[in-house]
Amino acid sequence: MVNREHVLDAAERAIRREGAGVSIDAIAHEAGVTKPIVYARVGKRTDLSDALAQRLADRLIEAARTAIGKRRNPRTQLVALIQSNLETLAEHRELFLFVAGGASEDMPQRTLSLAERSAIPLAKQLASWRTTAGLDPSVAVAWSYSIVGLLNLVSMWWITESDQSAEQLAEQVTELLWSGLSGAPPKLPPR
Amino acid sequence: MVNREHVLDAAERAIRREGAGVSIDAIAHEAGVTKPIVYARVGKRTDLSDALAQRLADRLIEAARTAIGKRRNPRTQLVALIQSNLETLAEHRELFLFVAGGASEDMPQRTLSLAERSAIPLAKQLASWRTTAGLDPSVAVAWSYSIVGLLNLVSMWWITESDQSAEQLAEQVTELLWSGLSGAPPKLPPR
DNA sequence: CACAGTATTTACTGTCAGTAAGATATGGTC
DNA sequence: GACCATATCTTACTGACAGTAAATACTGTG
Repeated sequence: MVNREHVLDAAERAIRREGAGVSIDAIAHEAGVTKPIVYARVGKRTDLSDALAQRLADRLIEAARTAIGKRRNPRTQLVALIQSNLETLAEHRELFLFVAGGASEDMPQRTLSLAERSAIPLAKQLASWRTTAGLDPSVAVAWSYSIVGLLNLVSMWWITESDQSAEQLAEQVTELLWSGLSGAPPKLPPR
Repeated sequence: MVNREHVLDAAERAIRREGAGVSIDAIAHEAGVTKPIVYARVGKRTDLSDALAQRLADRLIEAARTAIGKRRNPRTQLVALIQSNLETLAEHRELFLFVAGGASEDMPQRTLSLAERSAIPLAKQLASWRTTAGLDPSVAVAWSYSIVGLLNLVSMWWITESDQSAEQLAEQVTELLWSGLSGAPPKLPPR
């Protein structure tokens, strides 16, 4: 039986093999069916992208949960979160590019699709932590999109252009997210 | 005379009118020429995207310079930088989507194209500030991509889904970038 | 005016997303 | 087992578009 999950699995394999520009025909072939079956199961290309974005977001969250799991120091937990994000996206490089890259039409839904599937759960956590800490939780959504956007671009850059280790990069990014810029400039001169 | 700049101007108008999915034919028509002229002047779609990414990055940098210009307090300067980024990208919404969205092939070059044209100049500044402050400048590149990624996604989200004011959002994001997360969680529980 | 060289357009190719219409299988009914 | 109804799959098509090659108009020069 060729159900929706089967097609999505095949799509992931096809993307891994042929890259983000893979055709629907290639995905159908990988699934052992023909194109209209793919359309019947998952809809058009943007729907496929959404479904795979959800899968990727789930993996990111699961990886983060596992990585954080044992740690107790909050800053160390942040390092682990960032590093797991880097490594998970590197592992699913082509899938990441597929869901992030989408077509020029139906932007910005493509870019936001993956982002909000990570950002919305993160926002819930952040809001809850801040409430517990007696802090204003209203920044949670903005901060979540901030963190997700940061992680997405840093990961993209690291995957393709940087050669430093995930550990070192995670430590650097943690330093920014944990302590902020306030320590850095004596005075920000005009650029 | 129909030179390269003329074609790029026309491309911007066509993108503003028809959105990020605009065809090369439409751009050629807007420029008052035919398609092969566009190809002769600017190359293929990815080259066009690169050229327009450079223009957009230049505008972002210029707007930031102007916004920062008068301020003297570093934190206030950061608020101004973020707000000018939000407003500039909102003003050039479709152009932003065009250069950010690219095709699924030649990813991740498309996403990185706009980003690095903003991040590389920013990294130079950051490195110089930190050196002046007696701090380690080696984080500059990673921090620049971090900040640019953060701004890109927050802007995308704000443009399409958020209804709060640019001022308020800029203040929230500044709080994160300036002071970091360290104040927030009493202890990060496992997610 | 003829001609060489260049700029420009027309017209084509190949690819691909998405779909409609036709073919084939499935299963129930007498 | 013959027949029909319904669901499922495939073939074959349409339309749009990126990119290019071949044909055409235009320019100055002897």
